[in-house]
Amino acid sequence: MAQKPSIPKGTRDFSPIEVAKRSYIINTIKFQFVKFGFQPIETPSFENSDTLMGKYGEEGDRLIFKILNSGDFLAKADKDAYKNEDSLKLTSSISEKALRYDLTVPFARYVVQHQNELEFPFKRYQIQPVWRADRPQKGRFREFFQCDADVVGSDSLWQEVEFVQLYDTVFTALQLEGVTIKINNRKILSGFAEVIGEQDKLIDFTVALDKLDKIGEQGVKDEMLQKGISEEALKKIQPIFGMKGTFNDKIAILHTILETSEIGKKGIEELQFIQKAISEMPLKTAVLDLDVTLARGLNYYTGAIFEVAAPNTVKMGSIGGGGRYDDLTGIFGLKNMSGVGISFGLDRIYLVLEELDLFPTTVSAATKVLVINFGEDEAMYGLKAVQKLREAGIAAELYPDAAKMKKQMNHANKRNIPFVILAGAEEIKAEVYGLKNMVSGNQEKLSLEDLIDTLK
RNA sequence: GUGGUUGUAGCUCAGCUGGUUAGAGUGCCUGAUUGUGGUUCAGGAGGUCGCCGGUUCGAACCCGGUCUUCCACCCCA
Repeated sequence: MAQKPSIPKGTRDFSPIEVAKRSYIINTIKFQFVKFGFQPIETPSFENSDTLMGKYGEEGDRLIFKILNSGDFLAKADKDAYKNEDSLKLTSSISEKALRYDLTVPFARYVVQHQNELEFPFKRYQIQPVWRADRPQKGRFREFFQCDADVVGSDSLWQEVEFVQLYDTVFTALQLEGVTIKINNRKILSGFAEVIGEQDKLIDFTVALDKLDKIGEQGVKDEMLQKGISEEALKKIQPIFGMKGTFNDKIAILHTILETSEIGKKGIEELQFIQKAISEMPLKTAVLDLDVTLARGLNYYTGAIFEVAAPNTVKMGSIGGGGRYDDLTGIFGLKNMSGVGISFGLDRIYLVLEELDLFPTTVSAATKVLVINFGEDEAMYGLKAVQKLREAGIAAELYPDAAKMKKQMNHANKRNIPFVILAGAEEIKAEVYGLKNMVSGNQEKLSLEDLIDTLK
């Protein structure tokens, strides 16, 4: 081989142990999704470009992987666009399909397409890979898994309450303690824009505000001024920058800022509803925190906005996010269908669990017992035991070659197989099996029945 | 998409201001030990120095391009 083969930037291979650990996370999440009443669906890895394009903002469009048309795609290409070096226009003429960018938009498409078959409110979960043509960084890949749970067809704030509980339940089950579930509400942000009279600059305003913990108060103000927001406006919302204390303390501050804004007051009400419910049913390990600077997914969120931060001992971007979108299916022609959902970032949760050493040791164990191969007769005798063990639900295997004992024992060690069976002429004659515990080194001779009982 | 950074044995990394045959640890193979592994000891295999080109008498080292890694921005799980 002249050149070592490789995989594309931002993608990864997964070894057996990595797959085992990922499965552990997925199974934990899936188990809780089911307990909360969500049903699984799957959608294609690629969609028609029209379904995805324009749904994630300009930045999002850039990050969508486009699939080149098959066949003689140049024949149908937009010649003018090519001549004018108009990449955007050319792309739409040579690419009709694109890889899934998230699970929410395909879900909206699914709901609209299957609306007559669905029973509402419809609660679905979906665990599948998504692709983004982003530049990779730590915890940021071009192919990664999202684990989404969404409800459509209900305006009820009890859904938001349940999603907070779902986050708490999953991270508790993963033994990842101390995550912060940050919550905000789009109506609060709209209220801010309203009281300063800059409704049309809502996006610029919130994008700048979102950077508070990163660039600081002055940095945020500089960026707002640069976007054309007045000094006077900044004075009105000054209390935002000093927001500290408990959830209720922050609510009190919001009341003073937003007293003239109807939509802002509606946002406060919604936050209080969720807070009250959670205070009556306390979370197990997570903390619910009001963060008015949180401004994600503004292209479609209309109510609650969620983001989950890993324990602050770990340097990692958000490990989950979500929110309420009153009209997501509207873009596909189905009006008045409110949805709310959350997402778990599998790949980032993996990195966090790895860093905090939180994977259970049982995750790595696969085969429980290896039969040492001493030759043809012994292998036959051993394989008979293997068959019985497997019937009893115990993962067992026979070393295929009559290799040196040292090599076979080493093989068991390297694969973390906790037991080996040693059965030679002597054991065959006595109709027993020598079972050796590879950790303690203890060894005993057992009948087939006792062997199965011991390994069960 | 913008700016920076990284790449040497399977893995983790040394390698002087460019100088002859590129090293260590670990892992791997063999033996001490032909039915008892993890320890120890001895021996051995393994590298077009990411790739392509340039400068030079001479390049792992300097220059350009490209791929990759990680980081900051943008954005985001």
